[in-house]
Amino acid sequence: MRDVAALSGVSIKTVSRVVNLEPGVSPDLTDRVRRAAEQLDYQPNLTASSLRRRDGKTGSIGLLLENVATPFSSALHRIVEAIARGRGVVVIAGSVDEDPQRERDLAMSFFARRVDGLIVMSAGPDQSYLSTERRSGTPIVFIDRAPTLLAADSVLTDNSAGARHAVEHLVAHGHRRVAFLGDLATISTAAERLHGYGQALDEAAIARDPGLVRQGLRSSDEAASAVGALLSGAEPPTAIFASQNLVTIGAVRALHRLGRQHDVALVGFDNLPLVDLLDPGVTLVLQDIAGIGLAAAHLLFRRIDGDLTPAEKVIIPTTLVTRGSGEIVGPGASGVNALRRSS
Amino acid sequence: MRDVAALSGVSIKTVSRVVNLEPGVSPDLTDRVRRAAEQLDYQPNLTASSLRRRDGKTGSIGLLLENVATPFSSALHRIVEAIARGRGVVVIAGSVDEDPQRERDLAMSFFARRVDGLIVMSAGPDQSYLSTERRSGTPIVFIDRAPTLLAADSVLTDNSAGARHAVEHLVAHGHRRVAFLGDLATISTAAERLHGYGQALDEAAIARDPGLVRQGLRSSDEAASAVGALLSGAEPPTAIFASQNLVTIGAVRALHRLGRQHDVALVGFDNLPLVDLLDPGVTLVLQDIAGIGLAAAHLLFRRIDGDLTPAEKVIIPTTLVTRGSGEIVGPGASGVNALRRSS
DNA sequence: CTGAAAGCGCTTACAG
DNA sequence: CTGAAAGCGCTTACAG
Repeated sequence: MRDVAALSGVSIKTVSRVVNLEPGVSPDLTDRVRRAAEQLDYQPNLTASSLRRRDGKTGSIGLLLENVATPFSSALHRIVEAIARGRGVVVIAGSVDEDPQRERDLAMSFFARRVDGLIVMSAGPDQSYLSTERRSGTPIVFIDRAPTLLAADSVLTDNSAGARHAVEHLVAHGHRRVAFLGDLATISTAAERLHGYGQALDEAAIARDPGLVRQGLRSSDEAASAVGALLSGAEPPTAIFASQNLVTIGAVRALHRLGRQHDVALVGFDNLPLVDLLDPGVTLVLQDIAGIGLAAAHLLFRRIDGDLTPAEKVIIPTTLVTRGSGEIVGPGASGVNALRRSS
Repeated sequence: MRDVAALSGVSIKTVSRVVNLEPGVSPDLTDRVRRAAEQLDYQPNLTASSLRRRDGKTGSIGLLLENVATPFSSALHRIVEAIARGRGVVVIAGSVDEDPQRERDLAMSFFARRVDGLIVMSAGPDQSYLSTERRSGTPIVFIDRAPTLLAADSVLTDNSAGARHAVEHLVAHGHRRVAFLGDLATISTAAERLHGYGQALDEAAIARDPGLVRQGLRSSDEAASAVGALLSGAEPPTAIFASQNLVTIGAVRALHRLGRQHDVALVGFDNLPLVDLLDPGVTLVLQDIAGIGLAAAHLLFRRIDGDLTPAEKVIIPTTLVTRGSGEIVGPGASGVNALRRSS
């Protein structure tokens, strides 16, 4: 900028005016500055400008995801990016990998770069490490997982209702022995889904059987093993609720491998490509990823724009998509369900 | 930092020394500064530090992807992030969406934030807009798609060899009418795959039939329609090479819908989850995404560290994974292949 | 309409 | 071992 000012024979302030399209510069000078800038390949430096500017905005936001490469995280990333781009804001994303330390390190690294706001899919049981930054004015929106300590904005899927509907669906098809497959019990969404599973059993007056609940499944292979163990047990389930993406993949794979896919009912959670082509198609509880991402991004930018109203908690509903695997009838089927069985 | 200096009764420079772990500060002062920093919730400002620092590094790199939400792009993102994290560097990613203007805008937006380097999966036919920035010293590595004008570092899949192997595989199974389904002809990878397809036909002395080539397919639905049209034509193909991810999904879906999945051979490109459970499993050409990402990230950081050796071009091979759909034999099968047919 | 001075939060290049 | 001065590239808050 100094060089441009020198070459065009004006002050640095006038160059700043031209670059920032501020009004009130004579056409003559504007032109001279423009030409000098082009000749010198002048590139504005946003980090310097944000350092001095009154609002201190860097035009960047942070996005902490479970893992940028998973379908759920990357779809959220896409939505947030689209909203941010509309405002000329750039997204710095990071993978937390269910590691609270990494979450903290990434957040600090983003704050050191002065992001204007942060969207967090938290791994940790405790988000209090964010409170200092929040107090100093950086807006933070929690996504997918509720913060345990901080009273803050959050956008969450209605996990317990989604899980409850899935299990109600299985019960309505005559199942009384429904297994639950879940991710780490420490992840709030996993806990909520287990809660919904329990609610559905209670409603149907089905006694809970701890032997049918498998948690802590961290990969599709672990989920597949769990299915194998459950089905070869003394009192096997007749239906399975796989409460997460990778877990569903493992369950599908195990059922196919054992040749039980037409025999054991299955409802999964989260979308999977191509499952409509499997035999049977896989019935899934779908999250509204676009809805979550849009709500979170809009909320964050409202806060960045200065909205100081009390923290909001947005709950996004799920949808059950029936494709066959969840409609396999169980031993308790009767009435309408028995009819379906013969169709 | 000024406040910390005031509170601890030392100069700003001494605070800087403590914060940056520079040696040569007395334990007494170190301690006083530490306590003052904690009391004031001091957060270092990396953007200010990089503005003044001699090397000017911001500890951030840019990553231009086709679309952060696609499996290919997001897997690359993950690898690049992992390498960057090891150096305390943050990744700013953006989706180009096959739009050259958007690519340019994103790149400029990253440069304005003074990224230390850039990895680009380019959409445009012309990357000359990057030459100014390159000349001014910002390392740029092209990934997945070769730059047309700029002589620069690049890490690419061996697309034509991958496609050639796929088609050779189909020809070896007795097919002489092999259809090619491809993305936009303007995308270099799509063009290279078409080239490999042509090479394989030439090798086998099979005349090319333009009626078997469908390009510009931008979605799985478009690919599915193309398959429908091809199969209902006068001289339908007996095998299909689907040269891209979404295109493969569309082809699989169309074959299943038409009940032709056991009849028409198919080899796809790029990985798809769960395809091993389909009947038949889908034979795929796999790219080594981790290999591409690692090579690109390492190359970029070498350049950032000052390596000025001539530009490198890294070619990463593909792997053909046979799962059934590509081994359906065609009318020209004989010998070993005929045996396979009856097995 | 234009510009000189001060300063954002930090590091450099010194001097002591 | 410690600090005062200058300056990174820019914007603010003025004065003319």
